[in-house]
Amino acid sequence: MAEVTIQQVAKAAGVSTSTVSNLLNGRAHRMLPETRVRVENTIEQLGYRPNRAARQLRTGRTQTIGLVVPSVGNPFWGSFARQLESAALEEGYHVLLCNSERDPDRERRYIEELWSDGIRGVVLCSSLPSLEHVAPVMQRGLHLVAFDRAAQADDPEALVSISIDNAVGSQLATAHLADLGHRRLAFVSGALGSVNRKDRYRGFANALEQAGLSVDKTILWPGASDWRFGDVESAELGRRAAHELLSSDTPPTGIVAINDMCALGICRGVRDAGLEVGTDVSVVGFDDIVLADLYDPPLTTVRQPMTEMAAAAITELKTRVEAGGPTPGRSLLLRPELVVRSSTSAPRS
Amino acid sequence: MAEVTIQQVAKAAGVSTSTVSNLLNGRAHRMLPETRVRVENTIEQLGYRPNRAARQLRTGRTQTIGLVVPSVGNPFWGSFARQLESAALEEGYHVLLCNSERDPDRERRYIEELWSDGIRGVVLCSSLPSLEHVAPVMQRGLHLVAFDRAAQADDPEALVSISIDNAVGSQLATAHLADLGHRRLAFVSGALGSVNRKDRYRGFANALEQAGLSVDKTILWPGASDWRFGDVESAELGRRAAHELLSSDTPPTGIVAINDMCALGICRGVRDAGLEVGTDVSVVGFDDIVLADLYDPPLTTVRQPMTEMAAAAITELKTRVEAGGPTPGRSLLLRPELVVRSSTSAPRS
DNA sequence: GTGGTCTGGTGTAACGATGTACCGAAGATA
DNA sequence: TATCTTCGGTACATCGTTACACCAGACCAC
Repeated sequence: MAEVTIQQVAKAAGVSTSTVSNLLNGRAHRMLPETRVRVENTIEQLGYRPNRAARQLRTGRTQTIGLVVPSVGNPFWGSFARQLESAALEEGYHVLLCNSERDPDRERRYIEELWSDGIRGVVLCSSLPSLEHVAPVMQRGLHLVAFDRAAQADDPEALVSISIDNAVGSQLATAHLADLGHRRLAFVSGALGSVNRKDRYRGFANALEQAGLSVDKTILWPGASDWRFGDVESAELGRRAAHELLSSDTPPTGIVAINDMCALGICRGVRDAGLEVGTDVSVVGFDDIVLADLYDPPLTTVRQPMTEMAAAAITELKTRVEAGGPTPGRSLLLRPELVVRSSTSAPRS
Repeated sequence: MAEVTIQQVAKAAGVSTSTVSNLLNGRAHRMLPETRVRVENTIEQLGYRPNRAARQLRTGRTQTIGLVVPSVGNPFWGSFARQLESAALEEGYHVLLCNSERDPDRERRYIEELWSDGIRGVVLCSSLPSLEHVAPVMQRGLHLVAFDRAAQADDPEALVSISIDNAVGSQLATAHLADLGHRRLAFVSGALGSVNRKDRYRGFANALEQAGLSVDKTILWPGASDWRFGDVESAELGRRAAHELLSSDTPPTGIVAINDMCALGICRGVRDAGLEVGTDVSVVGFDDIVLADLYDPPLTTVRQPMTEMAAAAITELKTRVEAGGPTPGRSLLLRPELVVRSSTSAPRS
């Protein structure tokens, strides 16, 4: 039951704790090769593993980072969480999981709790437009990477943003529909609360303009203040939007969704209306979740380079946390990629 | 940058650290009400938060539990992770996330690492038939809850199992098809490596027997040794299985899938063959992931009472960890529920 | 022989919280 | 008056690790 301590190792190897500690902390050159081997063997034999709490107490450093997502139940975040944890493990870090449920207050409480747990690096996937609620903790020294949210002018200085260029993404999606010959396009989203959503809408509008089209068919869900975007709600929203759109006099032939879950809901709504996705109505999603390719028809969507982004998040966090002091923030804006599958095609003439 | 310590609080409040500690640890009755208020105010004003590492070092207890899942990228596990984290938070626990990627060795390494992190409670979602690889750590005092895997005779004594009755679940699914009039049924799975899968197959076979049918149409993927079950692979397997099944002389009219991802793949395969799901071929899944209801057609599937199971996992872990000593294991076998949607109907006559 | 540098170590004071053992004063008991 | 309790509170050793400060001996140069 009692764990092996560094003292026991030291005694068994006939050296001081300092020597064991030195070996453990990359100062092996300070001892004779034979001493080193002896200590290494002892560690192995006794099955010694350093106590993290003691180490953390002493050094003030943890090998744990925090991850705050709206909900890992959402396939997009689940997938990201997996990639991030993988990348973290490569660097010897563990990941503490927090689901904010899109509750700003809960988000803030999580961050503060993580801080008082001694965690100095957090990946925050916030849906809030402003990040000022975390500024105080950042000033105290918390290193924060905002994921899936482009940098904003009023962001805290030290903030690192990692995101795709959302405007470019939806511009790609929209242009794809326009190129196929669609002239009546709609954009389905909830309220444009997050930076992310605003950017995607902007891309949509830009593409329309470039194609010489008007924006009048845009559907933005009114977004009642008590409307919670859960995993399912987002799809339900898409479904309802589809119903509404398709019952108009001049229904759109192409629909750009704020994300894949929403797109899936739209597809369902299209079928409800007795129409076929990919032929009668083209739908394009965003995120390329696992199920986009699995769906029927396979969904045309905008892919985020997740693996790369997860790795970047860890790298940024690691270097900053290990440097210790305040480091100026910066932002990484990656290029999304349009994945054309079968949910889009030229409109019926 | 420097955090407020208990000493600073004590000094500012004009008491000893013991008094502050007493207040913090439920021994408030040992002081005058006015002292108590004074200390409470000081804590508030200084924004004091106890250092977890120090506390853990001293007491040997953590407020963190470990969660080991095959991959949170899989919607089923993502959803479970979310529920578990929620339940944990209610009880004041944090969750450390680990993706085993179905690698036994990785699974073992995670468990050991969690142990040496001072974590004494872990929820393990293992796909391995035997859990003997974790027995040594359990003997050292790790409390383990095995999720989604019924108890086995040779399990470590202290193990707690929380699972639905998988045999009953697939029996429900299979009987549903039989009741609808299907006579040629198939069961699609990868290799029956896990307890879980074996149980589900058993339920399928039982139901067939009860309905007076034979099992000859069972498809069990050969399961090459290097076949990795990832999030997507499982669907791909379903698709291939559907191709194979439907190209036979006497194709099945009803298919029971090992899980929803697999079922989705099967649906895709059915369509590849020019048939329609729900009319030509009935498909029933397992797990009721978010997308089952969203799919087209909405998938008939077997639901696991996740929220309840997550809460039970936390409760078990909490009581055991806080009791400290070894506690005899036990197992919880919940009843699954068949959710009938549109992917199943009577066979074409 | 004196001073300087290098090598291969060791001694020990922290890090911040906990909780047992103790303590003085006031009140109760006898 | 002497003894026992209770109350309100404090002193301090301890958890396991780290890393700064130090040290003895070998070697070298002048």
